[in-house]
Amino acid sequence: MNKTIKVISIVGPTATGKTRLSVEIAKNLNGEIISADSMQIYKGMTIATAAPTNDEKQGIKHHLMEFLSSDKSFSVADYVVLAHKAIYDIYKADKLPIVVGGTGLYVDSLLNNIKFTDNSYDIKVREKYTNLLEQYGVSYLLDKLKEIDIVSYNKLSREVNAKRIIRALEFYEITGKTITEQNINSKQDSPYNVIKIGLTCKDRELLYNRINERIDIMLENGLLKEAERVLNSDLSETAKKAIGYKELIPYFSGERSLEECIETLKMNTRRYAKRQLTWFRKDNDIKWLYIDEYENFEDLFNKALKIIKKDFENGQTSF
RNA sequence: GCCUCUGUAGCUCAGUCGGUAGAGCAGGGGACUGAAAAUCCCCGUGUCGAUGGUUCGAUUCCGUCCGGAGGCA
Repeated sequence: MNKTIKVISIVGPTATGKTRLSVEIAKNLNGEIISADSMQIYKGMTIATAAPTNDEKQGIKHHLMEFLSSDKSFSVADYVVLAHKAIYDIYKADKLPIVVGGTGLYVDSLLNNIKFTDNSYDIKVREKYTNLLEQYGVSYLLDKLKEIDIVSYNKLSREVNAKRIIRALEFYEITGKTITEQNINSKQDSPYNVIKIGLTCKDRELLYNRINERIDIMLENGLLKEAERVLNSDLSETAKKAIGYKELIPYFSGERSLEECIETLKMNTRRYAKRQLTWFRKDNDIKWLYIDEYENFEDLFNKALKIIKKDFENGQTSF
């Protein structure tokens, strides 16, 4: 397949300025943004998920952001369908698609054009195995997995991850194929010619300081009020996982002080950033920009622009 | 001023009847294909406060000093 559609992707851990950079690039190169963030998809979770305000968007169109009710579950497979369509629409309109976000699984599944199997998910089956896990323990599930998929078994028996074991069994029960087969069959050519830019800090401590400060700002902007509202609403299993609300539950119930809850909120966010880094680090196509190596945003932006233009010229057409 | 307790990993603390030490938390690295802001795996060398003494050997025993907490005046 020809890699005909040019795409820019901007990734990296939280609080590194992906939003700002992507908006400036969109303005400069006639682009639109496709969010790749598993929590910013939800409506009404603006502060905790640091979704850009209208001011920050500067009139640039953002796709797949704050469009879903938070009582609805969502998954990569859902994401990929919508995101492919968004990219195509932008491309058709003669604009530049810019994929921006920190959910590594979403970004990679989209850009690598991973093919998910239709109807391979069933909450009932998942519940069945979850119950079996509770009743008989992991080793029971592992034994079952061993019978059907030795490759997956070998991997999952080394680092026991109940959630993955359940998924492997669930996938097999529903589709009649193993998750190992799925992993192989899912790989297909991608229609995208993508330039990947990663944003991070050379100095880990600086990144953590930025995260801490950002949460203080969220609090000033009314995080507590938002949290109270969100926590009192009907939340889907996926929306429930957002960092920013669940950490405050002990405060609202009076079990812990606000200060303690804020500390764990900050800690969970730092750990999240660390996990994001380990995800993105393995991708050698990413061109990293270290925000603490630039005097100001202007320099960083120009550097990013330079990388993009150079790469697109190498790939023939330029802007 | 005197008395008692205390000083061990970034933090809270075990421990060594004298042979240079280990837990929890924090932190670091990694995995990741329909929950991914999720889920999971791996990783513990640090002048044992400082300095003298006893000893083949001291973080451990003794002296002195410094820091912290409490008590009596």
